[in-house]
Amino acid sequence: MAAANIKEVARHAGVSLGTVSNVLNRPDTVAPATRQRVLEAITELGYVRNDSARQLRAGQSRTIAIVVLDVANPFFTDVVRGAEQAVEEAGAMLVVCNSGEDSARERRHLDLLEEQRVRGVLITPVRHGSQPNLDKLIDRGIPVVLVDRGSGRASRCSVAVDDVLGGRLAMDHLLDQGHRRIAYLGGPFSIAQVAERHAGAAAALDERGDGAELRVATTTSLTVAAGRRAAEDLLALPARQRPTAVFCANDLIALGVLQEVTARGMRVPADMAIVGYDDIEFAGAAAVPLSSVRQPREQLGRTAAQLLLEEAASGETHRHRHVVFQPELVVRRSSDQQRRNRR
Amino acid sequence: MAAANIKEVARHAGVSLGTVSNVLNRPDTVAPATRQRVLEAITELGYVRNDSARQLRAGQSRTIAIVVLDVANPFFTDVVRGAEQAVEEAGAMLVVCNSGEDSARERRHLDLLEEQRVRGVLITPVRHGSQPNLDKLIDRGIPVVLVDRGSGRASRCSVAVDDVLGGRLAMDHLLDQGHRRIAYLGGPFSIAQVAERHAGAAAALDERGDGAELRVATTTSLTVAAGRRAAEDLLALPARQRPTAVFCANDLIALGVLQEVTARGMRVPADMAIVGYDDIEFAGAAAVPLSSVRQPREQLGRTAAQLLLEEAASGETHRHRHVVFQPELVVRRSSDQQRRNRR
DNA sequence: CCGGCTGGATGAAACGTTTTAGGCGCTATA
DNA sequence: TATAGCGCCTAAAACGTTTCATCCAGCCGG
Repeated sequence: MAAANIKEVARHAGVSLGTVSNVLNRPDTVAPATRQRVLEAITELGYVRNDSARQLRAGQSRTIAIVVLDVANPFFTDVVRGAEQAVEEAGAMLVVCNSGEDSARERRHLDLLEEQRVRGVLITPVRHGSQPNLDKLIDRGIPVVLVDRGSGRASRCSVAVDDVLGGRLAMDHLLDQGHRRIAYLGGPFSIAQVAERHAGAAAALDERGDGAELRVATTTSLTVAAGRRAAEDLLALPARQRPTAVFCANDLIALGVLQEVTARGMRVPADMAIVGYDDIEFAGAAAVPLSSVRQPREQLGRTAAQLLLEEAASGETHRHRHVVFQPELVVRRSSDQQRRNRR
Repeated sequence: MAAANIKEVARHAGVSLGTVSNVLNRPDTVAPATRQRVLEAITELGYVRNDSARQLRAGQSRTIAIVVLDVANPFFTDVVRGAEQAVEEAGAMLVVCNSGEDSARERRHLDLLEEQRVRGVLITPVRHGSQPNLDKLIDRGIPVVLVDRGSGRASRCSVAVDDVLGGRLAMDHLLDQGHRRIAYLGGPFSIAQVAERHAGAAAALDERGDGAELRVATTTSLTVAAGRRAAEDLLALPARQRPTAVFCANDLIALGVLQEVTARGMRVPADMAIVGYDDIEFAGAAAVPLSSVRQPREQLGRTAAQLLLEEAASGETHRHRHVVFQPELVVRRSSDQQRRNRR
């Protein structure tokens, strides 16, 4: 069943090839009777438009890509769902690419997307700082919107949550609870979110300046497994040096820490308080419900996609925008000394 | 910065257009000196291959699509990761589409994918039974592999886990624990997995025939929120009719039930035992660690992708295969009466 | 009856590749 | 010395759309 093309449809309906194209793209410019005949030919032959040819002619595709750090992280899946909504409303298609926190994979994906002449790219880059791959896209006229990442650059839009503030909220809360030896768990620090959440925490601690100390433990990725490993190291410390609270760069790490800590027979939050980040759906359902810094995940994705579509539509006249949302601390049992004995 | 094309590169390097194409696709057939000159022209002009044109000429693309029921479900994200591995090894690209358990969206995606002439489709269909959309793809010669879904049809490959057996394992376990009023929570039943897990549970109960009863409560989707709602209904029953155990069609529902049940001040498993399905990463980390029927998620995705690539490569000579994996019950505290008082 | 307009259809060009048939100059072989 | 073969390259066709300039028939107003 070779795919019928527009020419065969034309022959079948006894019209010219241009007319078929008009039926497909500007149905109102063709006489009802003719239109009818063409439509019948289309269904009869099982004709399906060839998008490659269409794109070739148009010079760009109707798909928009989103490149995330980790498809398995519920934070990003929610962002994707938000973006999906906006993209679908615009009649475009969203493809999801996974960099897996790996620069090389990210680059491969971007190269492929450039070859495909995608209409735009939403991305949470693996590294901050200079991003030659992204600049290449922009040079070519492909709009790029940074997701969950503020941009100093004026060359692109961005949608972010104030991670420094988020770090502050978490740290202030832990200090309020009386903790004086606190650890920050996350990594790699080349991921901007990791660095900024830390910066916020460190700043909050500095300002209070009441002799509390912040120990930083770097993880190799933002996963549950990495969290478990980091917790092992922490627990290996002698009790008097061991932190009484940890602030984790995301909820997956926090869940890993929680698992490891309770597996070793210690109690959360009595022996070790935990605060996560993202407030993913599973945070509240954890063995000890997890305190976490909440971000408007779906809204982040939706807004990013809207900015992108706007830029793609308006072309040269577009002015780049930088949207910043405020995070919000959700306190649950994992860090609440008052409530530690409630069931 | 208009995108340079192969013709400009040719002119720049002082060769013909065909030679540039050869440098790109069969570098060894062109003299080293010429090749060098062409490569220089390419980098100088910032040439990037136009994939639409390439595809148009080739007749098909190098991308493979996977259509899942819910991108936010950790089960599917793991399947995606498995598929990704295999696809990337083959130098192709995987695009992830989300049907959201919605037939109409599924159809739209498939139509779009057909227009794009994708090389193949991995899919967990929303409905079982006849699937005209899929048949259309197959007619057109696009290979389709069913994921997490056995196929009676001989017209396509499939990769599945024995869901009937999974249902049996869960039910046998609950009966062993002494439960006699048991509920099955899941839906919609048009999703094959939901129906088969139920069938297995019902069969196991029939065979034991010791007067236990199975109440079925249908949910509208397989999400945490749906689980919470279903649990509300269950808890509204008078105590003597209320089931003492629930078997959930997936872990998200089970987590929802767990949340609702504990929020109402009841104890798991003492007042209500829970068994989930999928054994996602968060099941073991739940407030009460969740018993669950484990599936080889990444392997499922990887195998499906391999079958697809194999079919795409071998063309007519391909024989469809149906791979079935065995599930495995993982017992944790949520359903273990013996252990209910352990910390 | 003529000129202009309009709704509807046509034909060809263009998009950027890949592929195929062929050409040219050279070397090795008979 | 003729010739076959080989290495390297070229020119042109083909893939299936969309778009644009044209064309044609009919109609209306003058």
